[in-house]
Amino acid sequence: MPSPIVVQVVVDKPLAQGFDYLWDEKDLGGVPEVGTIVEVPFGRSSLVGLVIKASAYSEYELEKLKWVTKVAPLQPLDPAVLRLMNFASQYYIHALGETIIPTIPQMWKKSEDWEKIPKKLAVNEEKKKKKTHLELSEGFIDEKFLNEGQKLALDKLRLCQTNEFKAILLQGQTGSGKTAVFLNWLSGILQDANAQALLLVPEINLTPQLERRVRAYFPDKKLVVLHSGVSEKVRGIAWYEAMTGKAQIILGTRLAALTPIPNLRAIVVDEEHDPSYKQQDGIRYSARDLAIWRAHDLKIPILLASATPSLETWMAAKAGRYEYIRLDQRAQGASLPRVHLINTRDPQTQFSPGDSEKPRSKSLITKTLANAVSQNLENKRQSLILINRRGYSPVLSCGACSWLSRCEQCSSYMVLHKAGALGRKSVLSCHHCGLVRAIPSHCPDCGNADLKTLGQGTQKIEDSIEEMWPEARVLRVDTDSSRKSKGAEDLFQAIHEGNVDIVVGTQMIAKGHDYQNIGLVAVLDADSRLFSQDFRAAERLFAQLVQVAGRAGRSNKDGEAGGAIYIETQFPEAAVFQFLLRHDVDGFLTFTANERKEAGLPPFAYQALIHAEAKVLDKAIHFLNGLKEYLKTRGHIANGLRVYDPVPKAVMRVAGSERAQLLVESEDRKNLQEILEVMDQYLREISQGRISKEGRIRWLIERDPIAI
DNA sequence: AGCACGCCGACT
DNA sequence: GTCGGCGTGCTC
Repeated sequence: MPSPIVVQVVVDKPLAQGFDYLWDEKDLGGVPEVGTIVEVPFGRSSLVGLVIKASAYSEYELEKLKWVTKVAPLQPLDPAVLRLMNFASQYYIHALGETIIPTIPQMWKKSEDWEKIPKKLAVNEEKKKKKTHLELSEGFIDEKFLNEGQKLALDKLRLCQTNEFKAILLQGQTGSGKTAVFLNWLSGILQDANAQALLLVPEINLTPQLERRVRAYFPDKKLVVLHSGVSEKVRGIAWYEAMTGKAQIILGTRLAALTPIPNLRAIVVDEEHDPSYKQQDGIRYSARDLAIWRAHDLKIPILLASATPSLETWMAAKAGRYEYIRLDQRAQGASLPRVHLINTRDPQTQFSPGDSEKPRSKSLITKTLANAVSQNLENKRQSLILINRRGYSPVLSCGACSWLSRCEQCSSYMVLHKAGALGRKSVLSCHHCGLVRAIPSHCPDCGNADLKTLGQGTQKIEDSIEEMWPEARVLRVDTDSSRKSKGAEDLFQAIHEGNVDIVVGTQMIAKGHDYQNIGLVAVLDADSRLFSQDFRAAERLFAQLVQVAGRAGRSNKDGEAGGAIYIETQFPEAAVFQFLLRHDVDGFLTFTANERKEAGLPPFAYQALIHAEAKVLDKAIHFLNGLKEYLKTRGHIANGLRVYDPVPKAVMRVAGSERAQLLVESEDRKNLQEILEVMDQYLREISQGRISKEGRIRWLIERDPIAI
């Protein structure tokens, strides 16, 4: 009897272990290889999994082993990406199968269709040949047309070795031409025909502009785009082309960070500070951090670009751990926008009862801002007005009693949406659970017919603007309006073509778009993001304000002065605003670093959150207290490790379940890793999957949370 | 996670 | 008498 071939397979289940199967060489056509996608019987069904080990032995009883039933028509995932997956699984305390399998596109997980794949790929090849190359060379800037600063930055970049790990921070103001610098850098690295490069961006679905621009730089390279907006079929092929080395440039959002790229030679993370690099469900990884690990593992350079670097990255650059390249000259010579802080507590900024332009209803738009917008209209330039609240009004209230439009399922309020946004009728909608309710005609508590709106969202501001500037062409851009008009692209197009005078919208309008004729940007609700329980609120607000400010006066055609940004606030003396006033990014980061150091917060400490979700809050808290107690009695709380008390989450109740969290903190990364492993092991013991046996608490460990 | 097995209450 | 509640255990 010859010795059997045994393979260990991981599947997409919250099970820490792998499962052993027998491998029939004749039936499956060859010997097994680590990284192969296979179909295996599992329980009474069958699953697609990944081979992580091949040997002649099994810890399990041999006679109980089942056979691998099918092999995907695909080469194995390369060892480097498996190392990355392994690291991610350990670091983020997530089962290996649950880490790997979700990164494989659906096309390769439908084992019943595996036979058809070779034909599909052939058809795709044919189609490509027929397609003629008619690509626009939009935004291409040849090296010789770079400005002095850009040339200098590029020279410095090229001094970096390409065969060893190097993290490089490229810090430069919006409009300083960072993109042109790193694309020229990449084109050098990609001169090797086999080389592949990974370019990560925060939200590409909002920026097809960038895709066109990258294409323009690499007309004869194969580019694939990977993000959640790409259809399953296209994504399956793009992923295949990346993992087989056929594609040289992989452009994508955070999910692209986990794509197998066997000949990866360089990584760029654009807008490296952007919070959307952090995955917020399933395995809660940071694509930026994984990209850095990947570059380190592969001994290749990684470039992190931002106008407002994250504190982590900036400090690493300051300390010399990262190469630090600055780019402070605005590319087309456009000047920095003027920053105006409007103190809303100052009566002079407000409309007085006698003012003729005063809007009928109370509006967040102050007199000072209104005058600036009028002036900007006269100058025939566009205005962007930002308010980070969708809908008409964030809450409906009763004028006679204390009734408020609370959500039945969540501990939050239902937002009033006027007709047209979410449907043909006006409704109340919960932004946390999606519940939609008709607007009551009378107060449900006291029967009073006089229901009032409290606060203002994009819709209401849109109304005020239409009232205040009846001749102006007004456009609202938020997830509601872009859903209605099949994607935001049409809306952005309208802005680009100059068919709009005033744009009202959420943060969405500020992301990555190069508008040409914005003379004024206004931020109406800055304070709401200034005082948040989250210690990173100010850092995020600062980055957003710098970003939106960058939208103003990007180009200065006819030698016109750049634009202006107006921020309405009750606290103009706050540090965030003061540093913004002086365009002092480094000052702000220095200030923030000192604050964090004194408080012992990241990046001076490492954190993890244990989330718990139950029917009632008490159970979730009790569960977390139990966990803390376990750690204490086992003597695990030592060496500068801090385990806080469990607390209810900011939005405690969502869709009928109540949530709490436990914060764990340590100055030592290894220390934190150890305790998380202890916790994971303990929690697994008392749970089935991710739900505790006693009390049915759903739990999750999150490493490096970005919001507490 | 899913899913079957298994042991106790209100229904045709 | 049975349908079905969800507690418990298993998946190679």
